[in-house]
Amino acid sequence: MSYDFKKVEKKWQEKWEKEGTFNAKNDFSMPKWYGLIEFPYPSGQGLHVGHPRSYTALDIVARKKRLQGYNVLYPIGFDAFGLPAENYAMKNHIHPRITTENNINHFRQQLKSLGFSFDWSREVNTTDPNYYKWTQWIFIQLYKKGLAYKATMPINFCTGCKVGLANEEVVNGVCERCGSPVVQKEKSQWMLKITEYAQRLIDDLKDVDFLDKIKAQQINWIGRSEGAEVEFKLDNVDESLKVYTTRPDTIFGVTYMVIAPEHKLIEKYKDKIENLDEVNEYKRKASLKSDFERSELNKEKTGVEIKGIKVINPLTGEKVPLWISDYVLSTYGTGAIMAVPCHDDRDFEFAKKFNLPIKQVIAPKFLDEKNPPRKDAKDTKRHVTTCIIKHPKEDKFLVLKYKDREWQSLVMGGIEENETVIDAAIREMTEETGYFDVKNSYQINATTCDKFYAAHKEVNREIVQECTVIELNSLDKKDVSEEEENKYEKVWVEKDKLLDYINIESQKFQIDMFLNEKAFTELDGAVAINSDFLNGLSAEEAKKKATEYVKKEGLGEKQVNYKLRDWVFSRQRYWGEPIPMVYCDDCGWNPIDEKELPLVLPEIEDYEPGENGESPLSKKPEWIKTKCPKCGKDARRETDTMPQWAGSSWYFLRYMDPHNNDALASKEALEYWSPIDWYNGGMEHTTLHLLYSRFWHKFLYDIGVVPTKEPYQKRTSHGMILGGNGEKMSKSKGNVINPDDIVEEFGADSFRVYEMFMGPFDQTAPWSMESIRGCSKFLDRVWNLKDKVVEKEEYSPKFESMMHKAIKKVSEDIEEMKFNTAVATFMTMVNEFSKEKEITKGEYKTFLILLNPFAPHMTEELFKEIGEEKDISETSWPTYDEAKTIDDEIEIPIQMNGKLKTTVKVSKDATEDEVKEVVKENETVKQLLKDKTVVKEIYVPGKIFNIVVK
RNA sequence: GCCGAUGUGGCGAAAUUGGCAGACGCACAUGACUCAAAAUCAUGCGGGAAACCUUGUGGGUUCGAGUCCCACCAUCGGCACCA
Repeated sequence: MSYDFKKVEKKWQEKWEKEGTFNAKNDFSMPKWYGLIEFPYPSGQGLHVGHPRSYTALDIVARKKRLQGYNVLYPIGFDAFGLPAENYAMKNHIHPRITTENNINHFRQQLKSLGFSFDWSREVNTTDPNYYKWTQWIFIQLYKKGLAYKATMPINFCTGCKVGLANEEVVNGVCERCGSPVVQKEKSQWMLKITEYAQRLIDDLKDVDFLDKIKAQQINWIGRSEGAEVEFKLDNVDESLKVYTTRPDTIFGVTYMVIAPEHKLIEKYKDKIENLDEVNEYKRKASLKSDFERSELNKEKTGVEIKGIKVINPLTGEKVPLWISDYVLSTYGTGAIMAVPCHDDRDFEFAKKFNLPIKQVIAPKFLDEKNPPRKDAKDTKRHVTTCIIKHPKEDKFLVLKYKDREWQSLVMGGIEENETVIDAAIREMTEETGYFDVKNSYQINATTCDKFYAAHKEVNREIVQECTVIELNSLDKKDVSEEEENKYEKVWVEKDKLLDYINIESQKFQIDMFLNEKAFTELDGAVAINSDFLNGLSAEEAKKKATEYVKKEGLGEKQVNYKLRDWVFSRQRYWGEPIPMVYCDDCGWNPIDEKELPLVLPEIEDYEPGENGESPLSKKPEWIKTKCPKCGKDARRETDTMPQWAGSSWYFLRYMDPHNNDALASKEALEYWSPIDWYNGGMEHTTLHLLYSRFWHKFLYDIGVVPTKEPYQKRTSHGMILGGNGEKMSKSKGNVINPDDIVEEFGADSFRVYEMFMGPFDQTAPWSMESIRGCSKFLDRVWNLKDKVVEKEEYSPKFESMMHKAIKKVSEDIEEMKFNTAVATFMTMVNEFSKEKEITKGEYKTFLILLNPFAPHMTEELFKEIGEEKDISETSWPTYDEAKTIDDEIEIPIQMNGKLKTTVKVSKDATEDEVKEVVKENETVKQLLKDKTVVKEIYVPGKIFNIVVK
């Protein structure tokens, strides 16, 4: 009889549901395993094929762990607050609660049809007051510890919908829904101080097992940088400007200062500013720009000099101009910077545009690898200049090709005392080449530092090499000494060949700087120059020394900064958890009494936001009106709600004890189930959800609620499933695959096996209808094997090692997320079984148990077909004997000079001499060795035999 | 620009971590069954007539490199004026 997946899958799903087969046990003495997948947002579109990829993977692990004797918690729930339901309500006047409930029912049915072994008795729903009671409770604890505060922050405001938008809803500066421009609007918002945990969020990553790319992205997002805060005194005013810099080693190179348009200095010293109107106009324009315009549309730098205020460089005493520009962000550091155009790309661009001076204070250091400085030799210094000499008519430059050595070099020579660099350059040029008729000459910021051992003088040389550009007026010449004339050939090289022609590293650098004007930002192997007491120090040492100096002088100190900002926690929306805060004119903000939780979201008729983007709840005066929890006078409730990230920041704790009315979960449950052993989810949640939930967890740890510092011991990410055309699935592209259709056509087992087989779990993979058919065919062959089963519990000699190998391979693959190769192992086994007339019941049973986590319905049914009384879910995971995974006879490849020639068969415990004997007797080897001499023989036991011949 | 990943047959991909490149599947081809097709089963399937050549390109280390090192190219993902 052929396999009727519809009937069988339904049968087992009903049995599992009725019996609660997969519910976690409240037996805290058992070893536990807690697997978690990201609970879905129940959207109107239903389940996406991406969901089952993650759910199947951990379902496989969960099912295996249960068979291995663990008490497994594999829960599911719904993250049901959020925008789509609210938008739908605005349009169709259906309460979000109703749409949400319908969607959840649809999701639940879809998930059950795939046979996941979720513990449905622990299902949570973030919109359930019994759930969000605890979300609100956590918020109040945060408030009590000073981690929740109100601040005025700019939000994205859609001018069309009159509503605050999340960043994700702003696309190219306009509203995702209506296309109206989005502006920044100042709004008083609840904020959470995640920045207080920034360092711990980085440090504690070392204790958890997250994929490296996940750790890297988190660290990146937090964006720690080390530097110094330095005060620059203003000229003629008793005030200083504080800046943050990561390059205190470059303070000598500061040529101007910049403050952000929002910087308060302007308001404070407006009397001093000579061009106040101009400055205010710039400020006004900047404030009109959205963040998007500031960064994307406006790559070209803008700014205005603040005339009348000069800033004093604390290290040089030099007075430098102060500018206002929006390339400096008010929200990072101190909102002001010291500009070092020579060593910062942005400052360089700005200086070029406004013609501000550029001063080099860091130089690259070049070590001659063939002649490294010697410890026993004396250090000497030289000061030289190189000359980039331009042809009067053509776009060519002069290079000296030395006759006595391999140098192809610019004209160069020492700078004498009392001589300027340019004078020295022209003198050297004339001495070496005779040219003297100069049209133009100038020095460029391309000084280098060369260090090497000069053998002819037996000293170490340190050469500071400046770079001068000389444009010739004519090729008129003076006489050159014969010695100079014979030393080298003079070659005019075209501009674009110059870099390749020169063969001295430091000069290559100089030419690169000359041809492509840019900032020199390298730190590695760079040294300070033109920097007084820092001269000669490596950039790293200079950083340290400059910071020490500044600190000693009381001008600043070491400082760590983070890119991470505090979390804007309010939404001017209806469909979210009400923020449980009350404002009283006398007592200010206070949380409601915890006994009053949950603060239930009231019913409303009108979901539209107010004219100025107020929350829809602000139109419900009878709800707003309340008593001050502190003094009892009339007071009003907060009308903003929490963001969707709130409910998902702790849901995994509720699963541990979902029906508890006295705490978010009992101490015992938290102690037993924490931490989550394995959490899998999308890469898109790496920076927000993962960071937010880790932050809340750390806070809960600090106040003694949870027992672990980190919520998730292990975090992995699955790759996205693309449409058949290799593009992201989307309605508009018409490449969306509906899981229901797949289950209908092929059944849940085929669907599950295919999603695991399609490719490496953590990489994106395109959907293929042909391949799923292949998986379906594979399961049919598994089904048909039952007719070959003979009553015998042992493995037959033919299959013994294959069985042990397979148990090992599949067990390991599941732990390492290599589900695709586990499926390949099953397929290979079926191929082998199919070749035989009969297979033993023992072999088939082991095979079915191994396959069960992947294809749970069919394997359970087959277990019954072959007459087993127990369900697979009541049996245990097979074990293997390492010794039996090795074949008695092994094939050894024979290589000659590393190239495969033939193979020989030897016993698994053959000695090296025995193997050698077999190899020597091999006909192919004899033939090949005929006219060759054996130089060497390499035998890697059990692996390979390589003969090196001449 | 910065961070990360990936590059292997016509396609999705394997490769015990330095040891027989292409397991397994798809597609394709041939054969069996069939009046025929589908399904199923069997066989073949990187290139080349061969010696040999083949893991994005070019170097290197090694008896031996898809795997390690250096330089580059391409594609994808994330961040992006963060001083």
